[in-house]
Amino acid sequence: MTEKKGKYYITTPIYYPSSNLHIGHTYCTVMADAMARFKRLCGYDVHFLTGTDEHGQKLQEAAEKNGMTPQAYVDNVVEGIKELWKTMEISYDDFIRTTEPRHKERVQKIFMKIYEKGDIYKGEYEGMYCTPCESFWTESQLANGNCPDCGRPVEKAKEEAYFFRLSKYQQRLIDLFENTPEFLQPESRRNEMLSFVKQGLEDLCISRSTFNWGIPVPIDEKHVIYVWLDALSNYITALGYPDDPELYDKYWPADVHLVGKEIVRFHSVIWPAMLMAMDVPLPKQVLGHGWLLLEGGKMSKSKGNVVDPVKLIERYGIDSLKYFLLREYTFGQDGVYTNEVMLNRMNYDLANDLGNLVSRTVSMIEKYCEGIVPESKVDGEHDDELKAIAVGAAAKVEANMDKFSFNIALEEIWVLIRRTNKYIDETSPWVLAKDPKNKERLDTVMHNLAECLRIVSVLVTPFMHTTSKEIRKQLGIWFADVEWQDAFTFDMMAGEKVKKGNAIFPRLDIEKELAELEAMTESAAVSQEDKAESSVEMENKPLELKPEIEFGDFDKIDFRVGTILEAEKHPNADKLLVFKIKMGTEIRQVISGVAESFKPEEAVGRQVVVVANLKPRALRGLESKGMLLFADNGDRCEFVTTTAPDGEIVS
RNA sequence: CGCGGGGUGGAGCAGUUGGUAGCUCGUCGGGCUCAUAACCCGAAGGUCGUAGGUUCAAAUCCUGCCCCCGCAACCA
Repeated sequence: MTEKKGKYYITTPIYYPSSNLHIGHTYCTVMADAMARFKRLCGYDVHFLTGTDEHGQKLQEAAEKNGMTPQAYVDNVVEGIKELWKTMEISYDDFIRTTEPRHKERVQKIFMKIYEKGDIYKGEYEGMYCTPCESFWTESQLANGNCPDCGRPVEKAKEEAYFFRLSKYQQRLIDLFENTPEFLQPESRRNEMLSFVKQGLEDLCISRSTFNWGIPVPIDEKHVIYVWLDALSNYITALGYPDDPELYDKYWPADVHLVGKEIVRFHSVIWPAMLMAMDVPLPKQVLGHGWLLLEGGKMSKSKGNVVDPVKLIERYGIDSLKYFLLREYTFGQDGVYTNEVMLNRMNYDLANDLGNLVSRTVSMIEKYCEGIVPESKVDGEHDDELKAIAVGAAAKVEANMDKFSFNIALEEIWVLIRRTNKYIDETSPWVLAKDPKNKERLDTVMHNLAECLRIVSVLVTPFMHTTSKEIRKQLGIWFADVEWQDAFTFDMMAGEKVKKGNAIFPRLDIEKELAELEAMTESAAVSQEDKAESSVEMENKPLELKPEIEFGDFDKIDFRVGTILEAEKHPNADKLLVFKIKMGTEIRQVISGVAESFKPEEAVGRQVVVVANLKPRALRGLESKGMLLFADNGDRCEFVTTTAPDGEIVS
């Protein structure tokens, strides 16, 4: 065995099980897995943690809708997530659920520890409150000033809550980012967070009393601990902190927290501040990866464009999918996912280059050497270059893995694979085979090919261990453990019996696969639509509306027909259009937030409905007198229009 | 002057201690037949967004401008 090199603790975020995971979650977990496997292979004592964040209002509501207890509901979803990781052969060492007793007890202890230090205090949380939903929202979460969940109006309200003195740690965080650049990578994320912290930090509300699906605040049963303190703590509660030091002493501080760019702030600002408050050492590094985007933009369930990893695995296998994810995208940057990009990758790199190389090599050894890997006998002119690349690849892979450059690490392996394919052409074994006096040279060529594939089988292990096994099976070295250091040595094989197997990556008919994947997503989208439509028709379900009003309230509003004379963009805001509206005798200026729905010139000349007696208000420096009516589907707006002449009353 | 990212041959990307512009795919031509119609070679194709500056030398450093994309703000 390789000497132990020390410990390596890597984590993924704990995922929120409010719905099934998509390929974006898979991406993050696959990267962590590849890194964990790589470090293990290199001789590190690895601890790889993943898990689920199972508290909060959303889950409580989802459970209620399904007529289940929150615990039963999350148990069910988490089962599915574990199943997915099992299918993907994710090699985590521990899976933490925030509903486990070990986590809950320790989070309460952590709370008390910070409380006793004086960094948690009771205060008042002020926010916009939606009474029917019993939820607080921040200004920025509101949809058109209303509750983003039910669309009803919200009002300012206060509730008692506990706060963490985040502001106290501002300077220490600035120092952290400035003095320890490797703490947060990539660089762009670090700049972002540095300027965020420099803007000033507010204390963080860490408890809620409007729902109860959470860990109770130990000193106040009316409150539950809110997400940050609960979820972020998982990275140390899973290790036993604070009451069971065995794993904690061994593995903390974490070497890497791998997280998506959307939660970099929590991991690089709030989490370190919490640890500072606890006098616990900080993780060595937080890495923010990019997102996989679809051509239309972000993945989202409502768009029906979520890519289901399970479907892809069923069709193409785990190793193909992992390879594609790790090879195609640059860590830290967003990448665009399309079926075509994926299929091309799989065909060119896996089927054509690697799969075909295994196939032709094993075939030739069977055909020319009775299936026995020969010894090296007579060197030829291309041998030195080939061997240098083969033996040098591992160091290049290591260097790039250290930077989380999975794509370049894999590219380096493929340099060797392509060079080996080229070597076959250069040496033309089929020509050598025609003349018995070339036998020794032919043997040497076969030996070198087997050696290169043996090295490839080692290099590829962290990324595609099943493929590695299959290659080694065909090479006749299935019995030997994979050792990373074997990738640095040539001439290890002689006398092994090779055995041709099935194509390890069958070539895909891209056109056909594209069509079938397309059909799959379409049928998924259709069935979703069906569901939505049928439920509306069958039940004649009443709409969710704002509270009823009296006629008198309605009658206070003066609607008028107006003609748009002019329209232009607000000089000082992206989403606002400034209209000049003629209503009978009067021309006035009205501003609306619809710049993303149509161009100004498209609006000119239209008859619209105006709320004419609305109290004027300045928007970004320009006065708006009234309001235009629009139909709004959330994405884009359309005018509420009429053929009546301007100035007329609408009632 | 809100914060940040980006603009490199047809497509997608790599490329900052400044020194002849690189990869994969596509296109065109050639080779080979061991192999999964795969593999190998060659060619065409780039004012490295734009205008200046520093330098013997700039995709790479500095300044202005244009365009795209996130986030924030704004959506009576």
